[in-house]
Amino acid sequence: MANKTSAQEKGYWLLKSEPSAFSITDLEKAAKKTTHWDGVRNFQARNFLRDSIKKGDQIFFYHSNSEPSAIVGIAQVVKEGYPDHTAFDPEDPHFDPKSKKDSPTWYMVDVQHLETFPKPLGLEELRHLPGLKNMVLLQKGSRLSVQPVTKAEWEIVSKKAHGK
DNA sequence: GCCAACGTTGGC
DNA sequence: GCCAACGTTGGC
Repeated sequence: MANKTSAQEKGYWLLKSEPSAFSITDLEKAAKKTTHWDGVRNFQARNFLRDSIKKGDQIFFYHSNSEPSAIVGIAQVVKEGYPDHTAFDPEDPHFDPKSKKDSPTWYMVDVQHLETFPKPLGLEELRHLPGLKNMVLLQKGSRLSVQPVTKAEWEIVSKKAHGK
């Protein structure tokens, strides 16, 4: 996807995780505050991970199935798309026998924690912010776990997170 | 290639 | 825990 026209132009994304599986606190406590974002098993999300997400891009960390479900902080991409090895491991819950090492189906990126918001921005609050009507996260039935965020959306959300 | 059945996601 | 929305699978 050509949403970037130059190497300088930073991309913005939103990644979902259930905090009971992996929370932003887990990311903060991880070695180098970094993790590989494994387990994505959806083709549209895979395409973003493999083709579009670049080193230095910024990430909203979103807690789904949470109380409340909310954007809880910011991370950055430190390694671009590479094969998700958990798909090769029969012991792994995300094992996929159709993904081969010489032509992997599934990809992941590495992300590093930058900031946890003092106060999470819940879904309800986001819905009431002007300018976010078209945000992928807020569309009805939207389940995509890796989503593009526009620069305008990024700025509205991060300003709100910092009390502006 | 259609579409019913099934499995998953995720808000509520 | 419920269930609507969505994605995938497989019979035909």
